[in-house]
Amino acid sequence: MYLAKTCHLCALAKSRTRIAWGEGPEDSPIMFVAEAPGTVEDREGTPLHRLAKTGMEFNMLLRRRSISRERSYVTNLVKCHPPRDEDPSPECILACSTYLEREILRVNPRMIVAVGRHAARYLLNRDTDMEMVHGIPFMTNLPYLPTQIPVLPVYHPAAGLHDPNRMLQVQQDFDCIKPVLTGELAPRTAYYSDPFVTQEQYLDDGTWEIQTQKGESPIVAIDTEWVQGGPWCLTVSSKPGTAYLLYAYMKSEIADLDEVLKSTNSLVLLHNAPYDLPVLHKLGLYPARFLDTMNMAYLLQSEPQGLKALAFRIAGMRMENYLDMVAPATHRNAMLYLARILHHDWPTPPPLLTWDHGTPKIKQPWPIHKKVAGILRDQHAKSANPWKRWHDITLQEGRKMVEDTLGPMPLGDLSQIPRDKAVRYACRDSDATLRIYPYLEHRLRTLGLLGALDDDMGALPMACDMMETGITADRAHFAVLEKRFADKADNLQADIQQIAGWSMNPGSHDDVRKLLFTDLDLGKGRKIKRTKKGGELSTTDKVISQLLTLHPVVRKIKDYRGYRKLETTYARQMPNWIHPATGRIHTNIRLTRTATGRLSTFDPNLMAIPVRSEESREIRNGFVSAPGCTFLSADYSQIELRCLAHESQDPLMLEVFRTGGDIHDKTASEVFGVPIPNLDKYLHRLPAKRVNFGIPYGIQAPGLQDTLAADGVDITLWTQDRCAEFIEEWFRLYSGVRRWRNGVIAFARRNGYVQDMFGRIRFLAGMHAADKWIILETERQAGNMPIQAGAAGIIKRAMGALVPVYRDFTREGWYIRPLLQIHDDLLWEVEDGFLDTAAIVIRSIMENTTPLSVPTPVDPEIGKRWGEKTAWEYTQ
DNA sequence: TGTGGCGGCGCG
DNA sequence: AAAGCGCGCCGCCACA
Repeated sequence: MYLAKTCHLCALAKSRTRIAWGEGPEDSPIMFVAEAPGTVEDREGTPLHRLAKTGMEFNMLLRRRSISRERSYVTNLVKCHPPRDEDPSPECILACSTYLEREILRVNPRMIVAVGRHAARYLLNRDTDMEMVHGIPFMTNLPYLPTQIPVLPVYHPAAGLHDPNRMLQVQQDFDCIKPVLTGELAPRTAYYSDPFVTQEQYLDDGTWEIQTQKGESPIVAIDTEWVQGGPWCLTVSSKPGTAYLLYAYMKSEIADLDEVLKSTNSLVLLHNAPYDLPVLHKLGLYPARFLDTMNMAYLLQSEPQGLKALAFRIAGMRMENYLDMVAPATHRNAMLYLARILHHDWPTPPPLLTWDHGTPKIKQPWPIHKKVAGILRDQHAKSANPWKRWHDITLQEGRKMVEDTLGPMPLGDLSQIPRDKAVRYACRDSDATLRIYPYLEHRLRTLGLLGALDDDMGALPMACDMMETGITADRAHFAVLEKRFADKADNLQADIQQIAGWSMNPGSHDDVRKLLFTDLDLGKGRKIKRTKKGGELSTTDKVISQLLTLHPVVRKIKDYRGYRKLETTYARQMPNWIHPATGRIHTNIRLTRTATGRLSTFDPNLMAIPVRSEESREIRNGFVSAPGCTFLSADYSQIELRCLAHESQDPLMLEVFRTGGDIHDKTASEVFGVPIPNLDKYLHRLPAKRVNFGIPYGIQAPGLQDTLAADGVDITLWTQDRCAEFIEEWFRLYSGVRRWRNGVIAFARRNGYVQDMFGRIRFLAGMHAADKWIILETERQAGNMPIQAGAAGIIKRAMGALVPVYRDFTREGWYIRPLLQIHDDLLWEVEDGFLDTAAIVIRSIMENTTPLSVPTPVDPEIGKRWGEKTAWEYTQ
């Protein structure tokens, strides 16, 4: 075939690029269509070249699946290298597609693999969302093909290179190639196909029915819908294609349902239970047995967690988007809201100071009614979106002024759209939940993950209670702290500017870099760490700590950062999170986020409230126990190291924990050959402690040296060589740990995943990466996961065991509430007279729910404010 | 003017 | 070149 050296079909022709034509035999069974050449491909003139990282990864992906690249045809959607590796423009794709068309006709492959979003979009001939379609084969819909062939959209390996989770999906996608080729995995013939149901029956007349199978308890999916002001309905589905909607006001029907769910011992399926469970309680439904399908997807890791994507991938359902659904109502609400605005008089918004290329400008915003009139004038235009137009007005331009008076412009909701549409939308959610469940269950069962699912479901009610209870915050306390920290930071900023001699911003990395490394040249003669992406000199705390003695400004910058952080992230923000009705801060807890099974909190992230220094601990004192109550915090002691001892069965480590010795002292004494009473803090104990903490994370010599330096240990004594030697000595001492770690890594290399003691799995994409650095990084993750996940599992099981206990106490009339879980710590709020009982019971359950080879002691502490914890002693 | 990436840093 | 795992959130900066 003649391959032209030049092409003038699109704008890329003007750039001086080489054309990277496809390559491979003309009778290839598989055709790979990637996106566009990169720099290396441009130089070499072939797609996905082995000298480029992506090409190397691509070759590896094929090789590990015994797919021959030489016998495959590999090409790009766009043959020329777009400048700066930008996405190819639609014009270029369209122009260049004539070449691809000819390639497909000529090679006539048995299947096409669409590598990446652009190729998928072109080959599926529709706008695609990769999250939904990746790894699913479809029949092509290309008019010029005499017979349509399967096309498998896969994530681009390049996307996997800088996102390990994405690489997992890339690998899973490539696993599908052979099954598609052999016919084992049949392509979907239509984009929408609903394999289970031909007819949908969605009813909202107050009737409902639960399908029972003989001898088995029913499986019932339930979903709820919320409208402004409260829960609107719930929907129930126990048979694919059939769902019943009960409005919130149908109290007796809901009570009947609750009764039947209980008496039949039904398994209730919820998608995102932390959201739905409290709503169900509000509606009078208290599921005794439930599973969260979102949590199931989370445990699989390579599935999306959203119901709509899952329903499409697993059940072929095309779900409507909520915002599209309620769009007409949103439009109507917007018009009413705008009309209300016109009924008021509004002051003219004050002039705004804006910056234009460094020069200040005064901008006078339009009066608000003029803007509103403009939106109303355009309301009938095609694609008019008054809701968006309103929100395009900035807060300063007058939107804030209006919202302070009228409240925010309301979105539409299901109660405001035609009833049949709302019913269908609501019912399809529980229908979808029911339909994805068998697949998820099967996958979890195959992988042995049902136990981990039970652990998560056990802890979930406590997490819900924590979110609902919240924690009392002292507004005045935070106000005082904000002022204090802001003043300190402002003063330091002034000092720093004074020293620098220019109005630098110590919060700007660029400015700090310029001051320290250019103006003052403090970096000369020493190797300064570089930033990850930009390769700039780093100004991280570890780096500038080394420069402390060289110039007084360094200390000021360190302190400035500390105070500014306390001010902006904590003191200033916390009052904004206080719920007006409860006076408490209700954090959000996610159980479906982390790679290791830990929980996480956000908005606000109460797991990261400062504690490590005296000054920063003052933030914790802004959290106060309710009158007549005390905080009780129950901490596992060194839970991760104990997990390590249990996992590795290292004899010495087992012995230390069994005999109740101090692990840091013991380590120091053994490694240095110094009797415990003679140990020196800086010479012995601190290094031993740092290694003990670092080992579970896979620490290496440079990292150890950094942490020791931060501790103020003498660096001339602790050279990198000495650190490496010390780590080696540690591993000789605890040789069982080394053996165990090597075993875990070998397992990960063989199987592509690691497992903790509860069967929880973490898939690791990087064990066979082309890049050595990625392999090492993955090995650290592999070695760490069983420990971190094990610790998370222990506390989750304790939480599950505690749920009936504190609920019983509550029923008996005691005030006892769980407030937070912080990885190895459970924080409670308990009425004063019940403190001892609570501490005894909580400690006992936490220590004994999961017996390990070593004890897992818990140290309760108490305090009226969170920062004032003192050890709890049982006094009878 | 809002958004996303990044560096940096709070916690376990 | 990188050298400690897991999170969420801040300000800065570049971008459209």
